[in-house]
Amino acid sequence: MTSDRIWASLFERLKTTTGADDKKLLFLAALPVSLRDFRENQTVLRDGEEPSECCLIVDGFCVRSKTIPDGRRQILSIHIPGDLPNLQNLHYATVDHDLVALSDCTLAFIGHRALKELIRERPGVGEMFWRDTLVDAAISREWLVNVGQRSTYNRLAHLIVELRERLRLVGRVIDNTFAIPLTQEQLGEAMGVTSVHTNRILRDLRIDGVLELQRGTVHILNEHKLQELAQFDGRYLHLSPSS
Amino acid sequence: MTSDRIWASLFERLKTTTGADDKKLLFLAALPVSLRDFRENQTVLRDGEEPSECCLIVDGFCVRSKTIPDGRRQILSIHIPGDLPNLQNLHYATVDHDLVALSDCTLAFIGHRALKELIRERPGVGEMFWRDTLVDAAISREWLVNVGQRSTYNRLAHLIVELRERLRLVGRVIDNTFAIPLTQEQLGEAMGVTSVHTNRILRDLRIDGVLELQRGTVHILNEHKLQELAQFDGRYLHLSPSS
DNA sequence: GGGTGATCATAACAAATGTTAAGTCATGGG
DNA sequence: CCCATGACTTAACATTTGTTATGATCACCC
Repeated sequence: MTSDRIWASLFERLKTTTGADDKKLLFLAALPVSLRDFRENQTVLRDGEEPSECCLIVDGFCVRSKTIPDGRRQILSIHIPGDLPNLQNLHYATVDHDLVALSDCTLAFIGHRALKELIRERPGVGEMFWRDTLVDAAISREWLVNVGQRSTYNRLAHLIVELRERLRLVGRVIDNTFAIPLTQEQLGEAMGVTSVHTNRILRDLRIDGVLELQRGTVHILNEHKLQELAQFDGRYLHLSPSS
Repeated sequence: MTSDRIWASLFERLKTTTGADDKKLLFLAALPVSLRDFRENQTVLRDGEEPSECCLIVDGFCVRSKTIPDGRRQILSIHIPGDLPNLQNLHYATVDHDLVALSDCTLAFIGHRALKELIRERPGVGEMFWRDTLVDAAISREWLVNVGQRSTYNRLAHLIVELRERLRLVGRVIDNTFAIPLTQEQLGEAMGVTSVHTNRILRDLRIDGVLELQRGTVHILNEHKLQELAQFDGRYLHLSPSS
């Protein structure tokens, strides 16, 4: 795979969110990476590990998740191409959750040492990544609002709109149709409800003509209704460098 | 107020979590700050603002919260002395939630400009703060698990144990008794349930001899039962510099 | 020292969500 | 081609949680 394809999604995103110039990005592209493929459901990082690399999602979907002693599992975030789901391990050793491939995935691993060196030489790169982790935190807080306060019906609409906005940034939305390769059980784990209830809500959304979800692909049927349900205010994504 | 008292809680925490040496902390203590007092329920930062300072909680409790259009409110985090609840605004302009004083509070405001200068001169200080925001994010993820997967009964136990661990770090736990100055309605907003239901759960915990909450003060009655309910694994707080 | 408003407490009932169970539908492997 | 498997779908029923309402209690102010 060419270096271009490895970095493309991340660079697209960073250009929009931080206004990064090509020079800064060239330093990144010069970092040594090692590519590794993962299959659907394969664990990338396990709770308790102490990785010596950060990973960049080149292609495919991953989730962070946490399993509590009684076996229940919460999906903490959905990660898409261009995401750096464990940048935090640059500053503390232990992963405190799992990172699992949702679909077949290609990941690029970047050694902490090389990354830290680059950041030391180019503080601007560090600021960019710091910001990235801060937006990641803002997304977690919005998920907390979603799970804590919105009805499951609205909650699912919000989750889908957020994912669409993020996918759009990296060119993964075509004809208002995009991938969300979660099973109903996994969607439930992201929303804090059971798979049975997720099924009910999906049925309602289908019957109400809002959207359809088939084999991991979302089709929006009524954009206006969807917006109304999601009450989506994307400011928390901080898409513009100045916000 | 002396500079010592202003920085005491933050320094205590940073020494434990990052192993920061006195030298690094002296640079911090040299930063110009402006003190401001807030009364109970006063808003410190409002959703949408673009502050030019970060604030340090010197004394008292604050919460971050987010209100959705239908009026429901989610408390995103509880902040205690030593916390820096809006460090994120160093790297993006807009606050995407409210910051509200839970009790009468003293806050120290530190200008972005001075802070950024210090970080440029002392990258180690920047790394320490970056880490701090990463732990803040890890706490948000744990709250997501709490709200999404634990029963309300266990959820409240977990919230209380987490708060106790964090308060202990800054010397605010005496005789296993500590402050949690949230009304039942606010506790409900933190857990994603109504105040009526919060009241039910508190009654159950009282009847079961686990703990009592009176006028904002927690008394642990049965430590063993509390642990059992909370299933608390504090690794996500990353209290040790090496984890 | 009596009003006033917030908070706490509790009950009855309604609505949302979980549990269990069963059957259907796709898909890939032998 | 058929079987095995996982995912999806639905229903009946149980449990949790929300809603609404009503008093009780507490803190504070005039």
